[in-house]
Amino acid sequence: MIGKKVMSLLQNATKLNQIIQIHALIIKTSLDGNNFVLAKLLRRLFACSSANDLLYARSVFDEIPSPDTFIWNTMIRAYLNSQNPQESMSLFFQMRHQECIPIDSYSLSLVIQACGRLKDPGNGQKLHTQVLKIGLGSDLFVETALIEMYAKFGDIEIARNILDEMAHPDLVPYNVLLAEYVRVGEINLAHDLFDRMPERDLVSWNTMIHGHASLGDVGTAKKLFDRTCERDLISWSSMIAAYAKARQSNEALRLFHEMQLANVLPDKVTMVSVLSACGDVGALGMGKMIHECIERNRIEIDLKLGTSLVDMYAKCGDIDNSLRVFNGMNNRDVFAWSAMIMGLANHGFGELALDHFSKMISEDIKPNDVTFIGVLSACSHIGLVDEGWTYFTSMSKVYDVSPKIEHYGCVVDILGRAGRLQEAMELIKSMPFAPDAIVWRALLGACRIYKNVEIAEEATVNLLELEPHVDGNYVLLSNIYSQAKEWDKVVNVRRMMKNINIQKVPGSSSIEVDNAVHEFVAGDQSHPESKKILRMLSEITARLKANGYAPLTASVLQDFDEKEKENALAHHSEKLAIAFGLLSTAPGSTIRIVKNLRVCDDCHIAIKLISRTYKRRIIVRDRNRFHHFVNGSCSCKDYW
DNA sequence: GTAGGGTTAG
Repeated sequence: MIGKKVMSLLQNATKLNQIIQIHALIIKTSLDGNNFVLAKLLRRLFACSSANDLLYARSVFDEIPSPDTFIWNTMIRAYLNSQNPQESMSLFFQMRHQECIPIDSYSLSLVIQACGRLKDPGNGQKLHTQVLKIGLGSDLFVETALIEMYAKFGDIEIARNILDEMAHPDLVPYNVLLAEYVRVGEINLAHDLFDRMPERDLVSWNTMIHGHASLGDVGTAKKLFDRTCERDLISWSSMIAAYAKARQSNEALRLFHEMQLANVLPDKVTMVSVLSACGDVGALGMGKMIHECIERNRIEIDLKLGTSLVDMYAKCGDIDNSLRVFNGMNNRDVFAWSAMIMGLANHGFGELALDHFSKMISEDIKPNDVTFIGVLSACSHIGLVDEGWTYFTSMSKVYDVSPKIEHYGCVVDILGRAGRLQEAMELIKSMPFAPDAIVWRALLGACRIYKNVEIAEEATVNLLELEPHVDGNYVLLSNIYSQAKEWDKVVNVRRMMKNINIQKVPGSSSIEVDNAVHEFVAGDQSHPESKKILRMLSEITARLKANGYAPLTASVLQDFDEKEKENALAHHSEKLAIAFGLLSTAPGSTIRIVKNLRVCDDCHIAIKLISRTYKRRIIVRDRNRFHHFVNGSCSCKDYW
């Protein structure tokens, strides 16, 4: 009677604390010898709880006086599902030591899976032999587990043979092998198998979508996605993740919208990809909406979701919320720390970024190469040369992380920004990597700050050899010449660009107002409120001029007269976006702009003045970093 | 028992 009541209570329990109460009731009513009830309790526990609560389940398990095979298997599977195959295996061996508990084929299939995930061929082969000896060689679950195990060992041929020789395979072993082909990047073998499967279910289709996406082939992934007659949460999530990973972020967001129209509810895995797309395009409003949705639905913020929130807020210019989410996370791994350090560095909060690095080390989290990119960027953005060197040399000496070209790039940037151009050049020549365009451009950028034409020319020769068709490289060089008033050389650069037919990447700036993103390119008149915006812009220019602003016409590359140059500067995309922002947001509120290229010198000067004249905090994300313009000055201290 | 998610130089 009581047993029945407890079973029904368990059936309806959805929260961990409910289950804990029911557990107390079980003990009180002496039902704790009833393995049937206890197995139900454990299963509900796993269904309702997160991996962190596995400890509680384990304590329940440890208290069970005489657990049967079913209960052992339930516990072994729980560890397997929570990415702890080591504990699964060790429980299996404990179970085997107790002779009164029979091991069934399911126990074996679980431990075989654990061997695969642990890459333990020693035990794996022993188990395979044992399975054959006791005549379980043609058990469906065992064979499926063997396929997964051998594939994980890298013996995918053996896995394939097992599948081929199975008498009555269902879809699962096919899907397992399919996923393994995808995991090792064998998309052609996956396709062969997919084509000759007796039938395909959603798992098969979703695996193929992910398979193409993971190789960067979003086109084929989308074709498969469009061909599926039925789509579930995982199909949508896979496709959204594919776009997010390929940095086709607007497409990812569009598909997310479509998913909602199709009435498919997103889960935390979907949210991670959507947040990463938001971060990429700087869609703060959308990102915030997702965050609210997570809180409203009490979705657990795990490491990956937490990291993507931290990253999204930082990339959308809202470093306060980024820090808030980071501080609220209950544990943080190297990804979470690196995202936070990187975010702080990009916002120019170098000291805080380095504090976070120290804290990470004191919490025994081992930094990786990405962490050091954040640390070195932090040093470079605030001009810490000696500290930068110390971190750089500590990478391999103290933390066993070997520097990559990215790290040398950061150090070149650190030296260059500090004006130590000759040392930067020497480092480029002595580093154990062939210098890439990014390294040379970093040096060239430093030459622009320090007006060093000589080193600029040497950097340019190398840069143009690697990237002859990137307009930004010529723009940088031309700016250096015009600063040095070497006008004939400016003309020469212009001629070079004309001769080899440079493709110009148009500068564009976007601003989000009321959850809608408005994008502007230079001279843009396509916005519905274009007339108002242009009127606002001339008012802004007039007010700035009254405050001493003189347009930097020398940095205009086109062959215009003075008036035309001034006009071109005045209609740069960031100025249009800011004019629109001033018109359409509340007085005193922060204006956030996302630009695809770097801000030009003239715009940087103008935005500083706008922040003072119009009493607005203006946060601009450019290609490299954030600029916080407040009351006439910029957080980058004109050091960018 | 099988499928989807996070940090990366300028």
